[in-house]
Amino acid sequence: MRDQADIEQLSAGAWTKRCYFAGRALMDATLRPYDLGSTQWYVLWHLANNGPSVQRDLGRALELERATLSGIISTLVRKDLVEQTSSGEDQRQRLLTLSAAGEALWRQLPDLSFIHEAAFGGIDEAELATTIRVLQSATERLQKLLRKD
Amino acid sequence: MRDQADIEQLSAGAWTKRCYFAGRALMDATLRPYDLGSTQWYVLWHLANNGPSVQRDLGRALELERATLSGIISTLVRKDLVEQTSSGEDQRQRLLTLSAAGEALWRQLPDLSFIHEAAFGGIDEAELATTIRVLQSATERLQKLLRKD
DNA sequence: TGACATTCGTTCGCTACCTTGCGATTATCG
DNA sequence: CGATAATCGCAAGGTAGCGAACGAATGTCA
Repeated sequence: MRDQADIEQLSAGAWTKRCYFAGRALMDATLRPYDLGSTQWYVLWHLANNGPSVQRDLGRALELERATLSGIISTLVRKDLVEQTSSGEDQRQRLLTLSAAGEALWRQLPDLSFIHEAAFGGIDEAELATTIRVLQSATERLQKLLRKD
Repeated sequence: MRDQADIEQLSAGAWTKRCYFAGRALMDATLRPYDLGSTQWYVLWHLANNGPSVQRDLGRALELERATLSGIISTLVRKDLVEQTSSGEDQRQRLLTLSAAGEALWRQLPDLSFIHEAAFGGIDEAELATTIRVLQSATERLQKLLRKD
């Protein structure tokens, strides 16, 4: 969030933001032909790899608020990619399952790991480890401040 | 985007996302009492520090699409914080200026630099520099891929 | 058991990001 | 000069995030 002149002097926070958006944009662009958003992809990914899941657990795994996930799920249900049934035991919970169409779509989706490879492939292991450590520490410190309020 | 069990093994990309959202959440929480969103704050910040600006230039400085900025500005105009006039010269352009109310609000807003300080303060200079370099490189590589399409 | 608290999913209203497509204006070049 | 191209802002429609408030279901405890 600076003028382009001093692009070299951006802060760590600014680069974090730019990097996140660049990755997100590439993911969105890759998924657009399949009419899928990035978070919709994460839901399919989780269901495809972990099997049926209760909505609450999925929300925790993907770190999404209930309200956010509720909208995503209803979109996926409308597209017939996911089935949402009430899960016997606890009548408040909803069980999510990939539909046949959802499984079929999942099989034809491209592998997105090229994005992470493009971003961080070939970077020195130690530098990558440092980056992860710094970002993890920053995240934890910010979350601690958030909880204080 | 993993289960909580293996939170320690998140990738660099995942930590970038988490860190960005944590900072954004803290910013939003701090600005909420003033009924300002984070991007609205960036607009006020730019106008307060760089003086009146043409909408096109502001969009480039903040890296926002024209359509996105258009909505933000109309919100700020509705709140009487920003004035949008047609800038004599080029009749397509709009000149943005902080209103009196906007300047008054800006003066009473808290300093947000504590967020960056909380996240990255006290971290070893060399490690911070490495982090910035890795994120910058990843961003540029992703953007190059994006332009290819 | 019955009152109260908690959890789960939804809806509503908001911010903020995108693409597409439009009209108006301005720049360019044959 | 005039046709064409480029630029600027806006509107519409979609995705994705949030908080607040609500009903239904479930837990808890006096």
